[in-house]
Amino acid sequence: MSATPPRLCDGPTSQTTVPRPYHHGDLRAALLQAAEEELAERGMEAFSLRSVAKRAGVSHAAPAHHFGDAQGLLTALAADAFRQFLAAQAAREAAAETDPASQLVAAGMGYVDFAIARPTLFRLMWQSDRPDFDVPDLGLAARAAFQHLVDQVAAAGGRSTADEAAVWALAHGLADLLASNRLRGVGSLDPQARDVMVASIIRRALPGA
Amino acid sequence: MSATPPRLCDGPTSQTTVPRPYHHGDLRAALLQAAEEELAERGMEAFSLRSVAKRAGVSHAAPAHHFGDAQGLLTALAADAFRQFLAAQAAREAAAETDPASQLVAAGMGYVDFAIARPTLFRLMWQSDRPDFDVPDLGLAARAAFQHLVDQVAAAGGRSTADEAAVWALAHGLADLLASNRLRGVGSLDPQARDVMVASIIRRALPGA
DNA sequence: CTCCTATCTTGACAGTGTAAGGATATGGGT
DNA sequence: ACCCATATCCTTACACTGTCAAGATAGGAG
Repeated sequence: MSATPPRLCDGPTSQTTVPRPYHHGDLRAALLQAAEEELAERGMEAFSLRSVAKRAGVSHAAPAHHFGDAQGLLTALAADAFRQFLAAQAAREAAAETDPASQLVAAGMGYVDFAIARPTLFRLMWQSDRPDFDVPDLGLAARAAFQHLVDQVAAAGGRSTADEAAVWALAHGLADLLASNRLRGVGSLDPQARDVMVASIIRRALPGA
Repeated sequence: MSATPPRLCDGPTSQTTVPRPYHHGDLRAALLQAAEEELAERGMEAFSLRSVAKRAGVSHAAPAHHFGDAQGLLTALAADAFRQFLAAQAAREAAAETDPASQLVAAGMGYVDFAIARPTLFRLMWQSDRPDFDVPDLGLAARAAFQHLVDQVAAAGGRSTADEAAVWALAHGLADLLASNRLRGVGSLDPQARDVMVASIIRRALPGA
């Protein structure tokens, strides 16, 4: 899935330009992918609906039918991101010991994993006011994502608001600074060494430590 | 040679429109303040150079002479913000005990203070790609600001990269979540109770704890 | 076959950032 | 007193953006 998929060439390529089929087939998914690529390459500031449409090989107004406006596209992209974010935490938990403390540390590591692997989406989720969190699809996904960490804290024996805040803030701060590449001392480690250090840092916030 | 604009207050307030003097006097500072107000009221997404100029009562191209372009204005605003940010930490330190651990906790609380008091500037500093950190004025101010926390960690006995990362990540995560109003359990406390809780949370990351 | 609907295109409009050049004040030199 | 050099601010213009309105196109239901 590299370049624009020239699909459905019913008509023989008689035109000088590659004949673009009128109906894309799965434009919605293609636009979401193009949007993430645009964000990664050109940044949130330079993000433009028209660039996304051009990248998907489609007219500048085509996204409107699927997402309404630019905010709608970014809202849908952020909702998908929160679901992947939760999946990253679940992946760490599945590979960890089953005791509550280990599960909590694993969730935090998944939180950080996602921020390092998909910094563009992480910034869209937490550091942009363009997605509309009042849209149920995004609001529910977001609440589910960080409620998960709160639940893990409670399971690990956390009782106070301070316990929740400490774990969340530490995981979030690590993730944020790493996604922005501002923690060179940690971010430049190889993955294994980084895992060890991240785990040891997250453990500092554990309730009753 | 077009429709001559109503200008030039030779007579004192004789015109119906408020006579705008051709030379503002301190347009640069006025633009910085207007920019912060615009950001606070309408958000980073809706930020526009023209709106800032209109708020300062000046033509849409007047900012160019002082800041070059929109990025230049936001860069200058961010640089000022980092200096105020550092001042907030210094204020807390001056009011704290002089032992290294107390000074470190005080710095972290100043970090959080600023995020709560000026969330708009905090987000500009850490969550926007519009300021240009390659401009020396901003780059130096930013490095000085977070280097300060690292120095405090070392003074308090921190030896490892993990110590630095833990303290910075915890303070930054707290500040970020509070600036975005996502830690209701902490953010809704009265200032004194919040201070106590923030201090207790930051202490968890202290080296050797 | 006809018609309906979803999808995509084209064309238009207001608003934006920025560059180029003109207008205006301030102050220093004569 | 006059004149001009400079900094400051304005006007105009252009390319680009998001969004709306209306038309074109495909695929399927009847």
